[in-house]
Amino acid sequence: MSWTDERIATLRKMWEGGATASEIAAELGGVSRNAVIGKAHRLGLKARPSPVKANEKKKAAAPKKSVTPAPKPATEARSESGGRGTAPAAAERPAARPAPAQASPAASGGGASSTPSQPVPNPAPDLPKIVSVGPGGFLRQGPGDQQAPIPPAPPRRLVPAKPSPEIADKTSLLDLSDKVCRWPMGHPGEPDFHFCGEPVNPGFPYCVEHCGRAYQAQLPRGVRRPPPPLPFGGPRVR
DNA sequence: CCCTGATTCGC
DNA sequence: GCGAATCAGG
Repeated sequence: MSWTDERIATLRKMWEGGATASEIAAELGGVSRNAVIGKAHRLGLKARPSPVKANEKKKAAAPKKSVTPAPKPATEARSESGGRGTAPAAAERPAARPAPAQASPAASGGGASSTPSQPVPNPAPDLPKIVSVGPGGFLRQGPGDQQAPIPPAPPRRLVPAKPSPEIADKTSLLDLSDKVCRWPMGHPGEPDFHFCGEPVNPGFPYCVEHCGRAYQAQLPRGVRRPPPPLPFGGPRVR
């Protein structure tokens, strides 16, 4: 599986949104958690609460893999991608993951989506920002923080090329704005993946219909909810 | 044990 | 560039 533009875009989005590498790998499919991390680093985006790097002092002795590997007990069988059946359901995470407010260095030179400054002041700068990853691996936002994640509306006419004629009239990742519904249709990486694109329910990132899907009232325990959410596009076929 | 991200290094 | 192997903290 290669890193297409779409897959990289999904990786970027989810990574910056605070999704774990495992979740991203599960969403993308065909790649391991390590691959996601490695790619993220190669893309220049990193800096995220790392359990290992939490307490870093100044400089530690570099543990290098020398040419003379120490005799290690044969504790092999590290299964990565196929081993543990980590639930791919990133959608129904009960607790939202706090997104660390980080200054993106934007190391990529030709990066098209560089957002150096935030023109719109955050109405509630003191409140902890809650960002969770919704179905399809895009960011689920609280109704309050509607600051434009994609501030400049991309010049539509200068888009280099349509990925495929199938989605020519559909809402692609580049077409997203805070005016259109961001509900994903299909799965990222699939040829006809697109977004809903209907006008949003004002104050929400989705249209009225998908707001009904995204924000569901908490029902008492034991109450059976007739249709299991069934995120979008149906179960993944893989 | 499980999870996490970081790093190294052979390919 | 890619990602498995490995490391290391929670």
